[in-house]
Formats: sequence, structure tokens, C-alpha cells
Amino acid sequence: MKRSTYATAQKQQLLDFLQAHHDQQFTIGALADALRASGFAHGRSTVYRQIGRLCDEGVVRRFAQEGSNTFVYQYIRLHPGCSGESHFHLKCVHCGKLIHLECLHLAEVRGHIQEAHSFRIGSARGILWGECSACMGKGNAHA
Amino acid sequence: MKRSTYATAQKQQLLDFLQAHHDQQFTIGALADALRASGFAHGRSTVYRQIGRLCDEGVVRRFAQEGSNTFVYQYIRLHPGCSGESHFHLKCVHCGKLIHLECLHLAEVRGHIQEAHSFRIGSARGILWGECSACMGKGNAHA
DNA sequence: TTGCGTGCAAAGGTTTTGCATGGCA
DNA sequence: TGCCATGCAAAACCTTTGCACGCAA
Repeated sequence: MKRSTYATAQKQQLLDFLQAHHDQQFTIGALADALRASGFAHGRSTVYRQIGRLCDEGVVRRFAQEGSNTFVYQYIRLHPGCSGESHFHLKCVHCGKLIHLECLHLAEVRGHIQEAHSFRIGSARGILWGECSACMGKGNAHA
Repeated sequence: MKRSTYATAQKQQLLDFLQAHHDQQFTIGALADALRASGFAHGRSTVYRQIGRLCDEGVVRRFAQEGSNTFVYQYIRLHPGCSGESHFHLKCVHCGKLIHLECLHLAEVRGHIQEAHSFRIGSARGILWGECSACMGKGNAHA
């Protein structure tokens, strides 16, 4: 199911960078800057286009931050033995950190919601927003 | 903690409209149009400003839709006896419908995640995206 | 050699801001 | 009467698109 694709240096560098920082989120501008520093001159359009492709492929996810209207992007690490059903993400509102959860307790939740509430949580969509332990300590304000 | 505020017709109409359609989401443009039809000429800037205020107050929430870069807004109905702890939302990826859930089973989940995974789900942030029963029947494609 | 990928610049669309006017208190 | 809210228009911003060149296959 691979399309016609060329393996370009830009594409590889972008993917490498995202994988290396899989628990962080980046704006397009930040990505372009970071990659420029890596030695290649990445145009913004290219980053947009590559990111768009990665989003389509499900490798990267786009998030909206509260209070901002620029989107951030983040690599979604898919564990080899990930069942999907029991796979959830916790995402910190403050720092954007993404925590991957493989927990049977949560698999049960998915089933419960489907049966008791007639609602099917998408396998890649089990994301709960909240506050990570690091940010909890810093006394960040909002709920 | 109310600020200095004047009760204007526009403000009231906007809130009324959002409350009356609390399970639907709207773009700013759609809101402006709908309100214009209601007899008042709502300028876009005003809608933006009022919506922004409502978001700050927690009465309205802003969502980003996949594949679109315009935001949608939705009234968040807060039930009188809502504990917060057991209050979750299910939001349909397809139609945007927001289902309010008061379920003890989920309250337990919140506790579990906090204890076992050191992560605190915000009381107003327990939102799970998926597919509602109506859209499931329509055979909508994506996960 | 073919045609996709890239980068620049321009276009497109959404959201924010400045400023004069109008309406609530 | 004072001052916030409104609405128009312009500005600011992010994202997408057009086009010519470069590079992978």
C-alpha cells in the first residue's frame, strides 16, 4: 500500500526528528527551524506536505492547543504488540507530553462504553487530556 | 468573580442559541449566520469576542476537527448534580454530537489512571472521541 | 529520462485588532 | 453621563497552492 514515493533526505530527516522526540509536540515552524539547524534547509511548504502525508498514514497526529490556533504535531509511536483495543494515550495539557498506555483496565472501559453507551471509541482515538506528574508539581493552574 | 459586563441582546441571543443546540457544534460563520437569521445582525468580531469569553468561563468549548483548520464551538451543559469526577464526554468524530456521561464506572477509571499512572484527567477534559450509534449505522469510513 | 519532491512566493481563509459609534447601567 | 460592547474594515496569522528546478529511480 506504499504509494509512489521518493526517499528524500528531507523526508527522512523529518521522520527521524519526530521519532527522536516522540513525546513532544511541535508546530510547523518549530519543525522547520529544528530541521534547518540539522543542516538541511527545509521549506515550510515541504514540512506541511510531509506532515500531512504522515498524518494520513497515521504516523503523526495533529493536535490543537487551547488558546492557540496553530496546530502542533506529534509522532505516534505504535508498539509492535499493540492490540489497539487496550491502547490509550494520556496527553498533558501543559507540556504536551504524550504517554502511551497499554492497560487492560482501559480495554475494559472501551468495551463498557460500547455496550452500555452505544459508542465506539476509535482505536487510535483513545486520548485523555489531563496533567502529567511533572506538571502537577509545578502547580499549573487550570483544570 | 463576574467582571464588569453589560447584558446585551447579542450576548443573550448567542447563549440562548448555543444552549438550545447543546449537542451540536458550530463554526463562527455558522453562528453569525444563524444569529443574523434570528433578527439581529451579529458581526463576526462580536461572535468571536463573545465566544472567547464563554470559552474562558468554561461554558463553551472549542474543538478542532480532523482535516479542517477552522474551529468549532459547542455549549458544554453542566448538570446541576454533576460531580465532575464521574463526568465524561463522548464526542462523535463524524457528526460532532456530544454525549454527556455520568457513569460511576468511569469515575473509577479516573481514579485508576491517577493512582496507577500518575496522571490526572482534568474534570472538564474527560473527552473520548469515537463514533456515535447513529453514525455507526451510516457506515462512515475512518476509525 | 521521467516525474515526484522541494522551495520560493503568492494566494486563500480564518482569526484578531483598531477605531468610531451605539447602548446599557 | 461613563464606559463597555458592537461592527466595520484592515491587519495579522497560519496554511495551502502554483510553478520552475532539482533529484531519486
